[in-house]
Amino acid sequence: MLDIQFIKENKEAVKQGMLNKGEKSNSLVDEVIEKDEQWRTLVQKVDEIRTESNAKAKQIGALMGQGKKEEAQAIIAETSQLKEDVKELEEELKVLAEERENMLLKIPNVAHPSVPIGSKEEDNETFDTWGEPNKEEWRKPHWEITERYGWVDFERGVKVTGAGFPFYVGPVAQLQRALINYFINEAGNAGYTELQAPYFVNEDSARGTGQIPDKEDMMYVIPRDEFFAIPTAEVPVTNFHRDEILSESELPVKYVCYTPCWRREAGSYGKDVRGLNRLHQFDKVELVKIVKPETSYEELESLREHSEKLLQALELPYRTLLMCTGDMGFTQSKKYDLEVWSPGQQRWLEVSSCSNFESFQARRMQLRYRKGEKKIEMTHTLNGSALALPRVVSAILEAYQEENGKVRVPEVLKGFIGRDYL
RNA sequence: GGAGAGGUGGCUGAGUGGCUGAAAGCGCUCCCCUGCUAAGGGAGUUUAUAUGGAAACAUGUAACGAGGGUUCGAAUCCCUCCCUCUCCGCCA
Repeated sequence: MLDIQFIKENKEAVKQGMLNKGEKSNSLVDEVIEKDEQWRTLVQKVDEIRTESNAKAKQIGALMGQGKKEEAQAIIAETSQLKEDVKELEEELKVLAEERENMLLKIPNVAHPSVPIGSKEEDNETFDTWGEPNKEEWRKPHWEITERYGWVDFERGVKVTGAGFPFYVGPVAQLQRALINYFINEAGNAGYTELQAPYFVNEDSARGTGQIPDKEDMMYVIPRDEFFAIPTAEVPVTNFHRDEILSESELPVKYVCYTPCWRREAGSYGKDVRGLNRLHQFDKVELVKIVKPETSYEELESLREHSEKLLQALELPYRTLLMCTGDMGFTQSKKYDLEVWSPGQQRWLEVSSCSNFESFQARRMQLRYRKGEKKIEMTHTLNGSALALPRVVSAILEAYQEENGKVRVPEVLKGFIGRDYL
């Protein structure tokens, strides 16, 4: 969430920012400012009454100590009205504070000035392209390849769990594991600390990274134990330091974490969900950074470059999009998407999303650092996929297939797989 | 899952109704002393929030696992929940 102070000082920018992000109305900005004023007024009032009743309580204590019971009784009588007032006002205050908080949670992050303003996919800017998209017509989509060899078992996945929960069999399982290892190793070489995280999180964590209240329908819920299945490692890893004050010297904090990810993807259908394109469970290696505010945009660039280098090493053509305001989501201030070329489908597939959240997540989760001796400041948080597995697998299967049907192993993975063909 | 014990500041650990936002020790920071990598002395050392202030800071309020209750007044009493530890059971 945004800082109320920031909202007040940049009212028009925040309002415009909401419209840019595709919100239908921005009246919330005025409403929250008004609510905040009401809240402040009431805080003062309540504090005054509390001050008074604290003073009386102290007097009573003193008198009791001296054995002056009657005088004490007199003051106790005076406090009954105060007591009622406090109770009533505290109730009001609680409601106001909650309303104010809920409003704040519903105001999206404001995009960075470098972000193109727009509402549709077409408004995204192509930031960079690498490699030549292969247009050879004989290339088959990955689902034909995997079906021919029985490398991905969708049917049994349906039997065992449901649509979108496939089994990976033999060589593709092996390929996926190799990629995970490769990605983690590369991140390790780049100074990221490896983390293994819980796959379920509680409500506070989901709120911390912004899945709640904006996107709760994307997550699977385990109601009996009040857990959410993580939609990305971003959630547990960023929350790792929730409610902490880090020291300036430990920043930037950089983590790499491999996890499965679960997404309900309600309402998705059609060609998008064919094969491995869109699943309810998929694997991903995620990078998370916690940094000082003044460095967060440099850190975003290095994050993006790291992910791009992985695709380059795999020799997979890709393009990098700078997402427009309307296509980037509620919590981000700037986001790049990496899309790999899928030669069997003749289309781009998103395999990474690198975002800077500035202090938006940090404020929600009270993730701060001590600047210098005394000052406490919100950190900035970032994350990026490096990379999402199934679509990389698709791209590899399609790009490395030969006309005879065999699939080569990418050079950088040979050490993990131990042979030249899958 | 059963039985019991417990959750206090960066750590250890006092504190069973008012003088405790919290003793003491350790750690840490700054200063002083000391001619040497020892020792000693002094000061400081939770956070959130409101108000005032350019700021340093000052004042108020809140917080001793979380939430509720009793009371003029709660870290201290009561209730619910969460978590940790010990023993038993179960188990990869």
